Amino acid sequence: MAASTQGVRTRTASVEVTDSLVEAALAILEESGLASLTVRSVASRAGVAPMGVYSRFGSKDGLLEALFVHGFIGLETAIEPHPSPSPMNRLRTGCMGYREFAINNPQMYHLMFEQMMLLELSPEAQDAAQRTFTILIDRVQEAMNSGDLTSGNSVEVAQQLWSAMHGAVSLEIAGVHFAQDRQANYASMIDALLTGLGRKA
Amino acid sequence: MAASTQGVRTRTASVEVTDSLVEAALAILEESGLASLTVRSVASRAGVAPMGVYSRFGSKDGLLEALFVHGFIGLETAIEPHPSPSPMNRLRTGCMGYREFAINNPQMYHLMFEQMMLLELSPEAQDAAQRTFTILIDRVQEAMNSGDLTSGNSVEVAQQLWSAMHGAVSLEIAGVHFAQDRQANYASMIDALLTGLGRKA
DNA sequence: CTTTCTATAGAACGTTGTTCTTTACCTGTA
DNA sequence: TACAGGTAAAGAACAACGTTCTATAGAAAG
Repeated sequence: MAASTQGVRTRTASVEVTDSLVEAALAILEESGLASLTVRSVASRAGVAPMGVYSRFGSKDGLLEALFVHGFIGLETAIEPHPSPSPMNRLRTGCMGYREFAINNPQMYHLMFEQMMLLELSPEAQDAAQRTFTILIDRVQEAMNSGDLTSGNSVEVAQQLWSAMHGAVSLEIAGVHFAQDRQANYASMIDALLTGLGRKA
Repeated sequence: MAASTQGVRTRTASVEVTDSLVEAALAILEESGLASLTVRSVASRAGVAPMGVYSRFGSKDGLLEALFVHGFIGLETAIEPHPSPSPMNRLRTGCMGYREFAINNPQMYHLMFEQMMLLELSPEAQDAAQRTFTILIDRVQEAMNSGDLTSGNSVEVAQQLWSAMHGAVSLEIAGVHFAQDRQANYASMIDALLTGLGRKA
């Protein structure tokens, strides 16, 4: 019946508007920073009234949460790039990918962890973040299983790695960096930490 | 004569108002968080008009910068607590003090590094932050000089330590922690990093 | 074609950072 | 002691923000 066809059309159009709002927000975030990301600016860029943000996301925080999820999907992709025969190499490559994502998307990275601090996130958003951390835990566990890394509590080791990565890129994004070659110094930190954690390979 | 007395009184009172504004801001930050720290709320708590913030600090950012400096003075104190015969032990104790400060002053810690990211700070404020980092560099250099730590670039090593500390406490403050004993896991991370960096003692 | 409902555009409200205007007080001088 | 001059503060006012309300246009169903 017509209802279903047009119902789908309406729903599709609605989804398109939702997507265009997210895209507009991403563009503004990238180009002008979080301070310029206002409900009015996003709605205007997407070609709708400010009310559109509220009908689809509930609030500005809802829109930010959508960006948060978008960001963590990107981070998830960044930390598991190339399959590798060596679990330790795969872990190390993932750590380097983490930095690359943050340096290439500094505003997004900042927003992701800012939201984590300030908002209480929906279960869906928490899942997105959790999934990323789980990948890191899995990489650590694989390295332990293969003997590349001394066996131990993979969650705690992953937390330590994440802490070091997050701190390094946060300071670098904030402009607080004193090493000449920042990527090399990041790699040195990761290597030192992995060595101290019992790297064998 | 009355003029000089009152002249002094006026100037003293002015400093007192400045201090009371900072104190009011610190109290609001601690009790209600950064979102509640508005020009009006601070001025009201200090018993002056909002204009007082602008005549003394130029802008809200100026007030935040005063808090920033206040915070770094506290952090500076926290990372150099006890003299110790062993340079490595002193370095390690300083790292633990860093976490304690952050955990005890989470809102302040967040504000300090948030400002670093968003504002361009005055030379005075940059000095306050630089001084703190310099202490860490000195501790690393001492450990290298004494042979407790393999000699190398103390600035780069200090940057790596700072990255790890900052990331760990940032995630912990944000509520992203999966280890059972968070302080112990923090210590494990520091120890692993120091070992990987070439600890000998 | 008519009716009903949904969702949108645009005005409006409260709060924010900031600025402006007026007023009151302190300072220095006959 | 009385008066002119300058400084700083109080409170209103402004622009922009997040959010809400209201009226209307356009699609869906009979």
